[in-house]
Amino acid sequence: MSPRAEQKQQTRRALMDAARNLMDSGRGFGSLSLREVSRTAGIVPTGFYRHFQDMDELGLALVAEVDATFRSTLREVRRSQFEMGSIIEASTRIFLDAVSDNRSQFLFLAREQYGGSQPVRQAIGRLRQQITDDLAADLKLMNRTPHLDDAALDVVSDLVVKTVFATLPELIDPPAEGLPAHLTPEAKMTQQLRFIFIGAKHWRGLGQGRD
Amino acid sequence: MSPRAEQKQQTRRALMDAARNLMDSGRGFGSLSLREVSRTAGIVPTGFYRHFQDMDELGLALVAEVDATFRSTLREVRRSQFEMGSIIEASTRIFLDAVSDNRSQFLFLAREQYGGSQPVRQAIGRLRQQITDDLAADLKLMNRTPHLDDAALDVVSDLVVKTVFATLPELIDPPAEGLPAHLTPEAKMTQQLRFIFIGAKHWRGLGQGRD
DNA sequence: CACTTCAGTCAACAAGTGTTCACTGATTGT
DNA sequence: ACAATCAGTGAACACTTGTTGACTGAAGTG
Repeated sequence: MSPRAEQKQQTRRALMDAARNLMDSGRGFGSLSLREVSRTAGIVPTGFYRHFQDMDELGLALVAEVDATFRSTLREVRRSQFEMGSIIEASTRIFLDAVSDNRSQFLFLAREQYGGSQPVRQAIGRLRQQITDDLAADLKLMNRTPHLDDAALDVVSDLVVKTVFATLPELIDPPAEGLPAHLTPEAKMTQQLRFIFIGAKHWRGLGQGRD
Repeated sequence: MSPRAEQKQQTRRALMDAARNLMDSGRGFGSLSLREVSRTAGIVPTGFYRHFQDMDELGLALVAEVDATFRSTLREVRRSQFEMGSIIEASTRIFLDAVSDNRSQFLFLAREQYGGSQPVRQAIGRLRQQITDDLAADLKLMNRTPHLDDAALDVVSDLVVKTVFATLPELIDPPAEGLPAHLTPEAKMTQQLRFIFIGAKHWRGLGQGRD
């Protein structure tokens, strides 16, 4: 790439970093101003417009960014399925590593999944739906729960993705140190996913007794 | 109560309503300004200070408000447990009714659970933790899953509450009309909770085979 | 080499922000 | 009846905001 365009993308990244970093102190993306993001990125407010038309467009770029890292992580998870041992545990570990390696990206995802402006929230909704669909397709392919029809698999996938997305804030907020072993994020999330999959395995239709 | 204090609480409620209603269009609480909340409530900006020291204090009042309705709903749910039929289904229906009866309160809860300012988020965290603890105590008392130790019950409760909180946005965003029967919010949430409890019932410790 | 492109700058604007202070006037307690 | 209280007003402040238009000067192109 030409040095010119390279410098431009560097500034663009500076803007995205600035926005993500400004959210570290608990702010929502919607409460960030164009000026303070530009200031933090080290450029003058008007320079912002060379990269994004408005803050919403920056938000969509941030969604696209975390989308890419998320999908790359899921590819790695999928690759690990053919190895030995507990699939859930291995997948969880890979995922948690990805989260801590890209903390601010997942912080943005966690914070804005239900709090952001309409276009941002819709984009995150699509991202999440695609992940859910991919998971459902995978589960169908693995055929570990043949007694579940496609509709049930959709519901299970939705629950799994919901659990992962809803766990994100715990994984990010504190570095988490010195708490009981069964409450370490990895252990807790692993066990919760296990509950879900055990439930799926033993599901026998609607008439299987009192709940 | 004296007419004076009554009028004051009416204005206070107007401020809280204004804040909640302003969030209807997708805004986060953190992006609301003191002036526009006051304006919407029909008072002058300086009048705001007669009720709250700043926007954060308003936010905490909104948390307390939804806390009260949430707990009252859970009391009703607990009462219904002694009747016949599926506990999960009955509980879900009661909860969903409460959500649609107090839409804007739960909208605030859903939006700000991970997006709000630090004091608001912490208050919501405490609210959620108390609900989780109550549920764990209930499950222990019901003794339907005697093979689960206290730690496991904590993890199950956390998962259930996590699921309910993470489902809130779907329950609020659209009125939801004319979609497949197995995807109606009530049906989906019921089945997902069922998966979890079936998983808890069939949990046999860590060595129960591949996942 | 001239000449175009364009990332980032600078100055200026109308508008909105949080907070202050002194005020008004109906509701209070005495 | 009188004085005190206090919910809500109004004007003013110093500041930040988004967006405009004309600019500079280094990198790209012929």
